[in-house]
Amino acid sequence: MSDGKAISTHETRQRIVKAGTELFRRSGYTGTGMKQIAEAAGAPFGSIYHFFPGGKAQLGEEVIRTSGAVYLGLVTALTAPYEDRVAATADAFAAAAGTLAELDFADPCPIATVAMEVASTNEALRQATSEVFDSWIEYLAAYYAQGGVPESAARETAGSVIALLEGAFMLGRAARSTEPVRAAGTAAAAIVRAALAGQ
Amino acid sequence: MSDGKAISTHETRQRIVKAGTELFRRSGYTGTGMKQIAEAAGAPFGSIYHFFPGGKAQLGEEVIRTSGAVYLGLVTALTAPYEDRVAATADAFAAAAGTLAELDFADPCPIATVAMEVASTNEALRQATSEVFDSWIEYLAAYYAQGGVPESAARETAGSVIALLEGAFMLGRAARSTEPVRAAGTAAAAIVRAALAGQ
DNA sequence: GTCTATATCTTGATAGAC
DNA sequence: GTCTATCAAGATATAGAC
Repeated sequence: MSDGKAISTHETRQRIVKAGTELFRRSGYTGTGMKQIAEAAGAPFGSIYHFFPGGKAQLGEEVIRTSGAVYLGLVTALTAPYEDRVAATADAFAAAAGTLAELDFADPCPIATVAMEVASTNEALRQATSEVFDSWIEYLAAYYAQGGVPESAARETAGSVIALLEGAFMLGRAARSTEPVRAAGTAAAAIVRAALAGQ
Repeated sequence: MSDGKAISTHETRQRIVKAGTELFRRSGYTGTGMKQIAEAAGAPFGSIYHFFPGGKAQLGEEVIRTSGAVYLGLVTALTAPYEDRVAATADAFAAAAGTLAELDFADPCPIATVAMEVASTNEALRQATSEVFDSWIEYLAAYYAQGGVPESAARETAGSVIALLEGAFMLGRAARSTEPVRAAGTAAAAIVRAALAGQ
């Protein structure tokens, strides 16, 4: 994305990326096989290596960056309409709780499980997840700053809200309950409120 | 633990559990091989199946429950001395940031990566992680309640603080930075402060 | 109980026919 | 470009000598 390189829109290729995204968020990176991805995509096994000569690592990186951009769009669409940053944050968490249940407790965040797996084992993929997280934090920081949070505190506030959401997804998946995400919504509102008050 | 069943204190067995704990927190459950664990434990491969006839799943479950109990002890020791719950929370996050760096950004939480991997793929292990998270939340909830947080809000507050910590570990590992954890400390203090004020 | 060798399966990846 | 067959290496797990 960052270098503006054109990405093929070939339909088979797109199905492979989509299948990879869905499987990675449920079974993780090491827990998902290339054959499994090919089957889920309805594509012959060889096609994966035709479109991704770099193999699993290349596919993994593209899944991370693509779904990261999609997710940024979702967060933007969900929060942008609100003038009240506290209400926007609380409602976003409520929506996230709904998504968690709809996915039958697969991870609503498409890169979280992979991020944990690769953080200490694959430098290229670790960097990709880091850049995606950063893009979300930067958007939210600007959003909060525009809403009245002091510039110096905006990034810390945004990072904490993202962390709270990711952690709540983790607890909610483990417990197969939306309760941790709903509770986190209350806490997120408190974080934003405190930041707006300048502590 | 919960059923009081005696656990062997055989030294080889202990080394296997310890090696599994260290490898799982860096490479995850599916990303770690049994041979790798045996080698790291300095134990012959066959010993793993001698002590864990249930194979990888049995070892995984014991690692989760054992390290969960150890971690509960750490959290207790870290927070119990404080009268001021806000200060206790802030200092615990500061300590966690230090641990993250000391581990060279392996996960300070020994079960988080595994929890994400197994949530949708292994029901027995998912339940084990859920019970461990719950034990932490229950301790913290009682701790906050005793410090003046209304009973009705104590569990939500505790869950949110744990979620915030876990999410901050995730972002910190991805970025190879302690900054997300330090920022989360400020936010966690705000959450506890708001709960003490009854919102 | 310790340790080695091996069975069986699955993985990521490649070669080559069509 | 599509698809199949196959590779070498890894996995989990087992058998059995000592």
